[in-house]
Amino acid sequence: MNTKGRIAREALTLFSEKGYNGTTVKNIAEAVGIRDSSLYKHYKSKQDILDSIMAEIGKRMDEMSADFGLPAGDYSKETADFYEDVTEERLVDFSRKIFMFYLKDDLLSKFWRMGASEQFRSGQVSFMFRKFFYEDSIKYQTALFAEMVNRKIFIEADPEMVAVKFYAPVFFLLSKYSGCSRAKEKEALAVLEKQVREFYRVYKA
Amino acid sequence: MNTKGRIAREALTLFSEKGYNGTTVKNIAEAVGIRDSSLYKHYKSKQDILDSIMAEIGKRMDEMSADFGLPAGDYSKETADFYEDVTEERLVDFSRKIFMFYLKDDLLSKFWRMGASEQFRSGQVSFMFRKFFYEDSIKYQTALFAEMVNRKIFIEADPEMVAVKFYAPVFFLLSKYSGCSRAKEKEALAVLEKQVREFYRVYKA
DNA sequence: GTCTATAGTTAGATAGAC
DNA sequence: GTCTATCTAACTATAGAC
Repeated sequence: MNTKGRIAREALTLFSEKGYNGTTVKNIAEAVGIRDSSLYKHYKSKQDILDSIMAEIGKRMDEMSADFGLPAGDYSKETADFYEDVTEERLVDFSRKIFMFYLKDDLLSKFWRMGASEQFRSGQVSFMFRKFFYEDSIKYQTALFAEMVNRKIFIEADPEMVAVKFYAPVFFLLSKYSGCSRAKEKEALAVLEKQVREFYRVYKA
Repeated sequence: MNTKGRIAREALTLFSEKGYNGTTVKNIAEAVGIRDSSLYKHYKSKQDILDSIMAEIGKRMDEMSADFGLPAGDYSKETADFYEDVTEERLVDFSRKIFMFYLKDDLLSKFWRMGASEQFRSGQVSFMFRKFFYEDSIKYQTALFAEMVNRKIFIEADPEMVAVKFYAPVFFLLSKYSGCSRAKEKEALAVLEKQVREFYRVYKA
């Protein structure tokens, strides 16, 4: 990987661990293995590094929409078709896949931790974190569950209420276990599975 | 209020808005209306201010345990007795009260935002945030629901699973709406009420 | 207990040699 | 594109007058 990319990579790692304010350009340069002054040949400021990272996070989120049809992506009939013959095992599998992606994807898991740290300030990090992990996620799943109620796959229920019921435990577990060890990760997956199985039991038609 | 108390108060406000690292002793002194050097007559360092705040947060949490029998407090039979003749309206009312307390209590709501910002670093803030809002909350409610299943108030179910089902939406809404405007607050309460009513519908005996 | 003054350090950023 | 050297500003903290 080229130096510019390595700077962004190390910077995001440090931002996710110590926050933007808690990280110095010297910290970043040290992690990369160069002097802090050299860093300014690649980026014009510390803020410029963050902006560059955020642009890439935005791209990765669009990719996610394409791969999973999830969240941020416009809700499409295609996605609901995927759920057409949903079984308990399929739902558990799919939930685990999404959960582990958020938890382990190098870019998104670090964005989660940086975003959680910045969510109550202003700026692009806070804006994107809130949009993606609060609003879009609920909006997307509300549309999805509405469709599944329509198709009689799920019982009659307020779709937004159901979306919160499904998503809130995922959000809670991501908050609690983001950046955790491998051992704790198994614990998280066990809790997640119970949640999803119970969800399916309650809302399947 | 005396100057020492006012320093702690303004410091917590700033820490909750800009984080510990993002706040300078000058910021704090300015908010209080004194020079930064004067601040050192009351506290020996910036860290000392934070330590003092955390001691108070600890005290407030113990008070909470006494007032609500909630979380951190040792689970007692008394608390379950409170739930003995639980109705849907009572549960909604009690949930709203707790939720609004976390959301509006000057000390705890600011601790939430500061803690959320610090949760992925080491130190006392992170330790207390994680202990209180992840572990203790779930532990307490697990014991509570176990007791309620025992007493046949709730249907047979894994108490920890039920605890996560109940608490995760509260946690999600607190994360999303902490520090929000009055108008948004009403939105949060409406969502919370739906969640609690549905919870009661699903798990009442 | 507040002030002015200042020490000592570190932050982000630039200049210019190689 | 990396380095050394340096600038300016900001930060935490202390000394000492009032």
